[in-house]
Amino acid sequence: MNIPGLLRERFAVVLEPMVEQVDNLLGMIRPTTDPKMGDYQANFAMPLAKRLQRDPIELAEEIIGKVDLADLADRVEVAGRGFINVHLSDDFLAKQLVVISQDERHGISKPIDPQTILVDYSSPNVAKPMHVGHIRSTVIGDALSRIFRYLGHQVITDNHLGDWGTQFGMIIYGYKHFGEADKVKQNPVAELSSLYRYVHELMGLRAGQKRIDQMEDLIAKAKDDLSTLEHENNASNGDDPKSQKKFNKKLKSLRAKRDSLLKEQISLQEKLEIAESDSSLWKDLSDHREIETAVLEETAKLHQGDETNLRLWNDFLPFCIDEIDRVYKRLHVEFDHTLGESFYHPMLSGVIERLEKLDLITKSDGAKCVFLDGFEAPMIVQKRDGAYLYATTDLATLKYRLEEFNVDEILYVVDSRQSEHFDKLFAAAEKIFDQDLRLAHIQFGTVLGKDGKPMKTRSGTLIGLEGLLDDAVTRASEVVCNPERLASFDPPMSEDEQKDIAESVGIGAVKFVDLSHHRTSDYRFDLEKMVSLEGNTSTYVQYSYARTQAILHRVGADGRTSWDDGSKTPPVISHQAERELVLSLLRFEEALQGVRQDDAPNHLTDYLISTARSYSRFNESCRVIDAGNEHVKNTRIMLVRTTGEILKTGLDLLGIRVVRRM
RNA sequence: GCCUCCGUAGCUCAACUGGAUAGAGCACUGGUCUUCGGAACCAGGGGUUAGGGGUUCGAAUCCCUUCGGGGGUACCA
Repeated sequence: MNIPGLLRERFAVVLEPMVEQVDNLLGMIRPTTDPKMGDYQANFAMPLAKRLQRDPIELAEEIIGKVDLADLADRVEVAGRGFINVHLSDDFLAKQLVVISQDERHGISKPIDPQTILVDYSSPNVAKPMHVGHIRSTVIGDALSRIFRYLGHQVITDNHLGDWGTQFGMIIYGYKHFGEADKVKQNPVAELSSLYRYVHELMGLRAGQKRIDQMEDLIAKAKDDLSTLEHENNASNGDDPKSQKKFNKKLKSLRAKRDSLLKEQISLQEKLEIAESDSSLWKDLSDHREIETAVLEETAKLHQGDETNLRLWNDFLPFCIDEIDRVYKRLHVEFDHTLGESFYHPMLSGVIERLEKLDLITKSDGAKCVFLDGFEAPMIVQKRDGAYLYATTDLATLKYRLEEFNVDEILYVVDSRQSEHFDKLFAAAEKIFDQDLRLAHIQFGTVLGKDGKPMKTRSGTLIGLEGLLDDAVTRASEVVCNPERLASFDPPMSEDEQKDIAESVGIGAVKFVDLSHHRTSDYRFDLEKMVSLEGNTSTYVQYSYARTQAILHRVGADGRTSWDDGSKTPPVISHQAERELVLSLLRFEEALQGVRQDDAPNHLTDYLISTARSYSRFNESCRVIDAGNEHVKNTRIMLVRTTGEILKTGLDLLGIRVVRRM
């Protein structure tokens, strides 16, 4: 049910004879900001009046005189400076309720022009443990894919795995020097990831050793710069306020730099001291002084097709994939394709050839570059040493997707820090491929800790995703399975049921929090608050759903009423809370269209919260089973059933499960 | 230095892309009900949308500027 669409059609009939290009004007039909003013408002009379040099109020009056809304609205009026307010009739709402309650798709219309949309999301580096940073891409990409598919588009999901990078060089190096074949065979996933972590640690310590040698010089220089600046200022005393300000700013930044260097020095010293106290670690560190270059060499050998490394890669990869699949399973995320970087490796030289043929390559400092208008730095496609880069793989991937999937749109759900990379990629694509398609970087902000800084553990590593999910489920379980609540359940909840509910609530909470923030903004991840299970949370929505099911259960069957069997007495709206709820249910499509328009799932989370709230109010003031009047009772059963279905569908589109009771 | 994003209630966040009196949730204050499963509902206080200027019927939103913060910036992904 698309009410604004319907209103647009009706108003178009009136506007089209008056002016050209009415699309913009019709776009100004939207829900009212305040329900007192009606249900929908049309704001086009004001700009139109300007264009026609007329009085806006008069013009609005003329328009409502002509528009035919008799079957939809019982009140259409002009207010303020020329706003047109539409108040839908209860009769119309009641009829539409029947329509959406009987339709499997809840009255969602099919797109006029269905698109083939490829969504590229999640894309973790395998072999590294997944951390909080991965959650946004995975959850947002999954939700967008589900929603677009539900709207009637053809959606292809692709997980562009990082399965060919330095991290494999690290694992291979680790295996060759510290690995034990038996152990790896017995428990590959744990063993490989611990090898990865160990090499990672050694590399970090080694880098720290190198860094600390330079520290003294760096600090001396920072102090030097600072005193030079101070000296300069003394010499040019009595300058104008503007340059004084500039000076202060510079001073501040130099001081900050000095302080951060001092801090870094201390923390490095601490780290190294701790490492030194671990004798076997310290020995490995001194035995592997060239670990960084050695790891790069192992990676390079893999890429060149070295037999041993390739065999190890082939052996290890499935285990790494098992590892991430476990997380996906828990998050209920699936992909149509998982074409990682390794898949495109054979095509990379072809990309360079093509670029050379098109005369787009310039050699600079020994690297092959594509210079693009409007960018200071070029897009480097082949390093001085001959190795290919991220950009090269992305171009190969793009080419493959164009040829193989014949797409209309490609959405890259990736961190906003990479926006420059995508700007360049898209600019280059325009030069290389002459195909009319939409390439979009669906960027998102960072997940921050409670303190507003990126989430890290005390040791400085990013917080692991699985541990985080475990925490959420544990906290959810503490609330869901608190004995006082459990006592009121009849029949009682089995342990399996309790577990199932805790899992749904805990995982749902993490996902919903992520999706309910506008994707472009950073947000603070506050586990305490999230699992407090209050406020604008998935729990509230899940709980509302459970309440609908409890009532339907008591009514018997699944709440089907005589309307569904062909008797055509329309439902009756007898209470304000019913009216609000019906209107909310009819707006499901608006919410989904909002997601589509902005590629932003928070439109749907907002909708679900507000619908659940309407339902709570309804639940508070409208009895169902003992409504008294059969007609009212039947209407309410229909409302409860449809609400349940829409809440469930909505959560499902966000990848969140519901349970029948909780 | 250059580019870019952001600054909204005490806190966490919205605001349908320029619409009417800027909304929710926490927290706070008060209230409802012998609960169709109360994890509920209702009411209230709380705002110079960082500051200033501009554009127009109309600005949190667009432009300029100041302040404050994040991110990016040639061989990582």
